[in-house]
Amino acid sequence: MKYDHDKVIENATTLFWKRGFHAAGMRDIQHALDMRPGSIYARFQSKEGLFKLVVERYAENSQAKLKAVANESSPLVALRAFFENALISPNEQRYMRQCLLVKSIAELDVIGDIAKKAVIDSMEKVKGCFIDVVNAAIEAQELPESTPVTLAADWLQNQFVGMRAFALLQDDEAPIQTMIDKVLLDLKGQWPVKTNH
Amino acid sequence: MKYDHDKVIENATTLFWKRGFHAAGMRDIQHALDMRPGSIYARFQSKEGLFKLVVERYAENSQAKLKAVANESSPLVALRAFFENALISPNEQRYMRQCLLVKSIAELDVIGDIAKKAVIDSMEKVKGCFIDVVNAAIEAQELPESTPVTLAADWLQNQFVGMRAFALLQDDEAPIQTMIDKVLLDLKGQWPVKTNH
DNA sequence: GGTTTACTTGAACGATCGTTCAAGTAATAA
DNA sequence: TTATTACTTGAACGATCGTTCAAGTAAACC
Repeated sequence: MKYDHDKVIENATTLFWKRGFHAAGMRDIQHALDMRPGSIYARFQSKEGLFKLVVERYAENSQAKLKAVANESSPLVALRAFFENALISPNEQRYMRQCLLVKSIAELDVIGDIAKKAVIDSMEKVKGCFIDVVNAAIEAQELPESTPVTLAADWLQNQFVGMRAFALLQDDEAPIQTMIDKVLLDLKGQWPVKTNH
Repeated sequence: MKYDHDKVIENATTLFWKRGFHAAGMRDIQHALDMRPGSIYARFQSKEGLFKLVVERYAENSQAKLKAVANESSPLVALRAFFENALISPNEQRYMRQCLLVKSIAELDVIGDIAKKAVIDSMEKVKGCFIDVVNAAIEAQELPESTPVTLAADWLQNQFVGMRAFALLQDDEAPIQTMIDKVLLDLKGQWPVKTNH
């Protein structure tokens, strides 16, 4: 049987997503990938090398989803669907509610420099996609021209981070929906003017 | 020399805050606490037992701070100061920008049941304090009577979580200040009405 | 002063960690 | 058919993990 790279990375993603970098042991990885240590090291150099690939693929996936949101005729409606999809998942996939990138940020100082760089770079790239979404929403006249684009993008990413931690602990769907409603209200709401604090 | 419990827990807190539960090894702990393994186990039963105490003390500290915020004559001004204090710290204490509770949520499935319970319970208690803050702000007429209290408290905690991840990656103070401004605007802004989604 | 009690010490335990590598396998090239 | 290449295997390595415990220390009590 041929080696299926996509499937292997996907399995690794699931494991790291559930357990985090440190708690996912090489033996767990060997089992999840159905590969022996030698093969894993021949292909990925190290546990950290594998993790780097996982993070990058995860971020690419998020970017693709956000680009799709930006290309919808109603970006804000699509954004809501994006949020719902990420925040509401059946119980057996609850681990997915936590953003793998955010989870990795919690481990940032203990995952090695290569992985750390991959995480930070990925966060930056995803933020770029949030900028596209905000711009698209302005273009579609769903947001006022005056919306401060980069600020709103940072802010949106924040909201996403906060809500994912929130959703992880919530049993019911309703509070999550309400929180999404609030985000969409605030997105259209007032923005602070820059001052010298 | 006498055993100083507060100091020991404080040192343990610093270590877990910097490294997380898993990456903080028993030898790191022994060094940080200046205690030998036997003493540590006699006093705390296990690494998890120590972590539980750390989480609980951390949460009590957060609660005390929020209670103080609620008791100020201007709760919202105090709330801003609370945010600034938590989100802006000198570079050598950058690890403190991340909330220890949120960091622990990322490890929730791999820290054991006792520690897990301590983290979730602590989150709940802190949320209770956010409710007090919102109520106090209403009482002080800084927020409208119509503010949905429990929703606003959940939301505030969310904002706190999101911003702490944000602040961790920010080099400058200004974007953090702007984000705090936005939170205080949104707090006074519109709230979603409950609907059936 | 002797006994009890509370606490501390650090060597050592078995388990598991990430990683290596000599040996084996299967497909391709010559 | 043989040689070369690409890839896989799994036993084993040294390091570190969380934890235990017999022995030691020091203060408290009778």
